Amino acid sequence: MSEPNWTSELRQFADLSSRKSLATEAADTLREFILLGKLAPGQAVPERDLAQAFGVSRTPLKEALRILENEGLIVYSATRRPSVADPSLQQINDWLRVQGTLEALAGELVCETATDKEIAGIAKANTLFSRVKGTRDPIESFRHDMRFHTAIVKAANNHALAETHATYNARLWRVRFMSSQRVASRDTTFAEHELIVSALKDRNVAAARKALRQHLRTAEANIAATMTENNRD
Amino acid sequence: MSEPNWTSELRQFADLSSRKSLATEAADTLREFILLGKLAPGQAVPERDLAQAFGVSRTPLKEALRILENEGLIVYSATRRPSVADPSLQQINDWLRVQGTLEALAGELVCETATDKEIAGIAKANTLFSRVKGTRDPIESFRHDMRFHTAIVKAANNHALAETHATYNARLWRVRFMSSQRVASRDTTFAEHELIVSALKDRNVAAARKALRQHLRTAEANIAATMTENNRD
DNA sequence: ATTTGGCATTCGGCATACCAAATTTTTTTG
DNA sequence: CAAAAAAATTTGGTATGCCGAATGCCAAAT
Repeated sequence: MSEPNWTSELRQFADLSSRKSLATEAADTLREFILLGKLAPGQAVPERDLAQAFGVSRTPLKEALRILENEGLIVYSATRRPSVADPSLQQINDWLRVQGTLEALAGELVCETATDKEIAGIAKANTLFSRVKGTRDPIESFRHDMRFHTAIVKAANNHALAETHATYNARLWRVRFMSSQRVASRDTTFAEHELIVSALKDRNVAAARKALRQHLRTAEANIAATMTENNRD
Repeated sequence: MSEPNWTSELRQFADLSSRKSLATEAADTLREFILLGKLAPGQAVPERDLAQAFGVSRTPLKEALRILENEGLIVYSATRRPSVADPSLQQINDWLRVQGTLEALAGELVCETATDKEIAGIAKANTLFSRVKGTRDPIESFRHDMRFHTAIVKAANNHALAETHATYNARLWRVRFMSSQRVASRDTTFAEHELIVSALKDRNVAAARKALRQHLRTAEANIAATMTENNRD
């Protein structure tokens, strides 16, 4: 029953060195490849080929494909053949609508229950974003953008919400990243983030909803423009 | 490119008679068992035992467990041992909050884009519910209740939304079913459904949101009462 | 009586082999 | 030469065995 003081510290240390399974490792690597476009949308990804490429057997690799399937990055044909997802604009808008709603809920929960410290953390995430925006590695800049959104969801203190939001993030990562590289969008993004932050600081639910919704609309417009520029469907 | 008229019909037929994989069949059966409480929350479910019980090998059974894991019906311990989920009241409230938000979005989308026919279908689902409510098999009555909610989400015409909503439905099915058996709740449920229907018919987004939110609050209260009655955490 | 350490057993992760279905390639046929 | 048929090949689903890790049990120690 009694638990010595040092156990929690030890547990933390042990957590850091936790080994991942071959399946999750393969899933992580594959995800990276898909998001960075090293595997093209629509491309077939036979289990055997991938397994050989990773140097593992089909069993863990199949599991990796399953993981990426619920993230929406891998889709299965009617005859169960896996390929890299190639979502239509319609599909992406569906995803955006859901993600926007989830973030609106997060904003609401933050206003209701988050600590001032957590809200300060959100504000800081946007500061960090503004610092790297534009100048550096575009991927790093975009990662900071995403961190801002993730910080809001984390502060909402609803684990299921965070998980579901994460899967929508994964689906939308690639298209959002591509659209984030449109030069026009960077400063708008930062400004909209600031509006969100100030609404959260005021714990003004209505303002937060409105700001998050506006941010979603901007994202929709940017993505639609990016996709039509690249003459996709 | 040309596709004879009869192919779609044939495809439909093929779909109906399509054999499911052993994994999804096992998942379906297991889900039923869990939802009906034939497998108690918290109970360990070793792969080998289940595989033998189903008469299949561990490979498809492991897959079935994975399916139920993303539905939240199976959870894995830190050492990857699977057991039937036993969510806390806190956890359930988190889920309800997300599901409520998803349904609010569905209501909004229905107001914006659904056809009158689809809305009529929603209204009919509630009529069917009222017809069996109370008198018959409690499971059948509850199924009609769920169908009403599913009908709204379907009419929203956003596939991702429907999918995500379905997984939250699965997680919440058992606890919602148990709380639906509280006699007091049946008529309230029907009345609240009617409010939702009339808001949708008027395509009044604000009213729909309000009605769906109220319905969620009622559910929260009923579930909390049910769980404390059964002296759970 | 309680705790500790070793040991047998259980359990999940992974590799491999086989099969049936699906796909591609080749051959046949009109 | 084009369309259809058949053979060959690719591919995912499933069963099985092995291995290391986790668990439970019991005897020895405190």
